[in-house]
Amino acid sequence: MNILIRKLQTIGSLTESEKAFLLGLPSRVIVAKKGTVIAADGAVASRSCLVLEGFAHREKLNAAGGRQIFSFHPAGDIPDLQNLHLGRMDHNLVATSDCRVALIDHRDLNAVLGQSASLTGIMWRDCLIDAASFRQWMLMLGQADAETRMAHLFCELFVRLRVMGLNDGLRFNFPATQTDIGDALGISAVHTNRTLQELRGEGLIAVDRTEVEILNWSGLRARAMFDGAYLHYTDSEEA
Amino acid sequence: MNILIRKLQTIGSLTESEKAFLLGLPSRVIVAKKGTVIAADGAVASRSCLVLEGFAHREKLNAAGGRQIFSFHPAGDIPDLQNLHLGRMDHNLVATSDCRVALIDHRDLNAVLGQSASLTGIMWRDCLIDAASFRQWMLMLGQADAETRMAHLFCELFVRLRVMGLNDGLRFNFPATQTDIGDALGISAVHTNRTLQELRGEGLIAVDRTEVEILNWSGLRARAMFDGAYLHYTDSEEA
DNA sequence: CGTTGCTTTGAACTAGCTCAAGACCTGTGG
DNA sequence: CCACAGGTCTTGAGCTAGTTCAAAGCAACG
Repeated sequence: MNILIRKLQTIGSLTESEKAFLLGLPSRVIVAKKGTVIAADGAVASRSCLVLEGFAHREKLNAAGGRQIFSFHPAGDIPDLQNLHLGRMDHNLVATSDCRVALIDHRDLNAVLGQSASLTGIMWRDCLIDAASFRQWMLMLGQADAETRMAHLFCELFVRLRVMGLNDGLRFNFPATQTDIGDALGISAVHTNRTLQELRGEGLIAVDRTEVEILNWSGLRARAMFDGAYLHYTDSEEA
Repeated sequence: MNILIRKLQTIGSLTESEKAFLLGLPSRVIVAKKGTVIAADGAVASRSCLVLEGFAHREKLNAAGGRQIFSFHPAGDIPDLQNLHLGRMDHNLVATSDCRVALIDHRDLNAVLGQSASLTGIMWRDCLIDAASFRQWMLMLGQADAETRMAHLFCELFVRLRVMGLNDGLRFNFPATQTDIGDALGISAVHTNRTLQELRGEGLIAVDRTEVEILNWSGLRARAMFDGAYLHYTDSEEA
């Protein structure tokens, strides 16, 4: 649960007793192979998943066969925390890479939240930041061209990984395929490939399989028109 | 506050004492002229707005001058409820038409929520449904063509208004301009006009200024591939 | 060392854009 | 009661970002 504590401390402050509550949260760790649906659209959910290792993503399929990826989730995220008050999935939670996940029962989580209104507020805040990211992404999907969107995705990933200490300088691991990236950006896999080449050609990023390296951070930010205020970190320097 | 009670009862159940708490919530009513920014991007917010009459919408502008509308809010909605735990706006809340709005201080709201964990859960749930709508909208923006998106927008509006009793049979008032609709759908105003004509031509809807009439509900649903499960109404028949 | 999944390239096509102009409302002041 | 102004809607026409289809290259893995 240390990774969860680290995550929550990026968006709020925890007292020692709140940390102790979280450390005492019962959970069961499972391993999900790449591509596994961890929580399926339509399923009733009585627990939520804390990502411990690897990446998960959330996606929804439409009747016409299209797939939209909403968000990518590294260690520390609880991508389906919303189930605590929705109870039924309205999209899929999928393992982007092989990953380790801790399952937390809502009964146990509610017991902990009942002990601290402040902790409840931080968890609620986490859900609200999730929604804020969706809004930012809607802005990109609706108003920005493919290259801007892609640059923005890499900016957001980098900032979120860095605040959690999951980066390696300007490098980080991102196990999504180009098809995945395209489905997040709302563009075809072919165009994803060409757009990636543009960013490479401008010397902004380098990608080698699942390793991403940012070659020109300020250039990438400018290309993406990235402003991380929507991530609502307590320490606004982070964005 | 009766309209708020009506709204919350569509997504959860309230006890008599919870209703009494809500009825006792202090608030100040203001009138906002069409186009007024009720809460501005970047502003620190210590209160939230309950729409009483008319429509509001949330939007964000990007550096390139693009505007994305995220959602439209009829009476009963608290479009900026997220400020309760975010504290700073990351987008604009704007009056779509002239409207009446009740301002609720977070101090007062927190005092009420402190009295009932169940009411807290329902408010939290409201924020989560907001996020679920964003996800559905991302799916549309990323994967559906203009006509499908527009049909979906009208389906969602109709269902949300109907559950609140704000419809008039298959007719309802929707005061957005075609430019507004275009900025919600992520298409140009010109294409909005042509797409609207397609829906009219297929006999699905009729629009006269701000009055919308659904001429063929099942046809419109089918055209939009609409499934309202993401709205998470307690009474799943509503969607 | 072949299979499988992922990436890259070419080329024809199309949904939606931009620009530009005209039509149509509705409120306002003379 | 008219005229004008400003916002909104509608239409035409050329253009472009991104699509689809199809095939080839490449890397990892059993």
